[in-house]
Amino acid sequence: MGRRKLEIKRIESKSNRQMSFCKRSKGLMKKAKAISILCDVDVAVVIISNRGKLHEFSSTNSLTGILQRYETHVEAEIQAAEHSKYSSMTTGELLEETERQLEKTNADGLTVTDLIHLENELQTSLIQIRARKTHLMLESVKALHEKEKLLRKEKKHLEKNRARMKKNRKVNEMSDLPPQRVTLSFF
Amino acid sequence: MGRRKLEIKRIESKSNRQMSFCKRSKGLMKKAKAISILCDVDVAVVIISNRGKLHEFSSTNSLTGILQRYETHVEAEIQAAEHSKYSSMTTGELLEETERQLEKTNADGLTVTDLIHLENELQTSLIQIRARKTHLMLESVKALHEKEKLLRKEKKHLEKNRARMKKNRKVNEMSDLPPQRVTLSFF
DNA sequence: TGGACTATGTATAAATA
DNA sequence: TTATTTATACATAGTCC
Repeated sequence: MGRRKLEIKRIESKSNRQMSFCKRSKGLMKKAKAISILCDVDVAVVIISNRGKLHEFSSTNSLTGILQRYETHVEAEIQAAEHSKYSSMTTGELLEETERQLEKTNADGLTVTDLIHLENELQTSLIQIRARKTHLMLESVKALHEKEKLLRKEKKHLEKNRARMKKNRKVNEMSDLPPQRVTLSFF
Repeated sequence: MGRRKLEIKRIESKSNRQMSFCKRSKGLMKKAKAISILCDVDVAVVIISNRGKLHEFSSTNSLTGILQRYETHVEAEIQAAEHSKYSSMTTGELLEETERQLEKTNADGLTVTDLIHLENELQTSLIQIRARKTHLMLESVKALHEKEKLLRKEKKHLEKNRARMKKNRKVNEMSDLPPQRVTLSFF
């Protein structure tokens, strides 16, 4: 959308392509943000430039949340597809076949059942880890607050001490001076 | 971009919000496609509407490719940031280590940093596991499709055979009839 | 519900600094 | 390189059907 109409095909000039990417990726992220706010939806955008650099936008804190929901959707679709496409089989045939498929080991030696189990375990661990992390971070913050208080107190004391020492030094300097100098200094 | 300037905040009117979502999501996908072609980059967009419906665009055949590369990036960043004993572990070892770590609740050895790292590793494993699971389930579906085709063929054959047998039975019945009945039947 | 219209706001290609 | 400017193309909010 500039001085002239642009055909949608790879921009051959490297510098133009780079500039276009810079502008358009910003624009895309802005629009993604706008739709997420205006329409109250979750949006994730991932761009991987040809130099391998990653650019991302996510309406929530982390992409992973949205991506997990994407995975869930895919799984649901698969199940829906299974349901509709194989309605011609009898229930018995379908069950047998599904079980056979599920138990058939793959290259990793892990069945879908194994994977689901593993997934659950990982999920549980993740939740525990996150709870523990949050707890520790809260404690850290508390501890830091305490530390801060102590430091403030110390600082106050030090300032008081310094003020006192300064005063004392002045007095000492005066008393350390030779009498004649002291006398002179009075004139 | 319309008759008037629009403030970027949730559109309260439901119908307006819905219409805006429809237009803007189309626009977003179009722009995503444009940048992917013009600038020769991989782009993935996932939108989950508040009613839970999924909309997506991906410059490659499947989102998973881009998302895996996203995960790879995240992992690479983590590994670049801090070298850890965890990153070289398999999922199983990771789980074991996590459980071991969680058991010694009082130990001071487990810092927040450790926990964040563990969390990231678990997250990565979880995503890998889910991708693998999805992949396997897709394969199952494919296999079931093949099976369905075969079953349909068999069914067809069986129906043909049954039709032929029926016909043969009729012919036999006819030939069993007395000659005068047969003759009459022609008028 | 789903286009089609159109006035207006936005995005951006190219030029410039 | 990155920022600013300008001229245009593009997107879309409100509207009608």
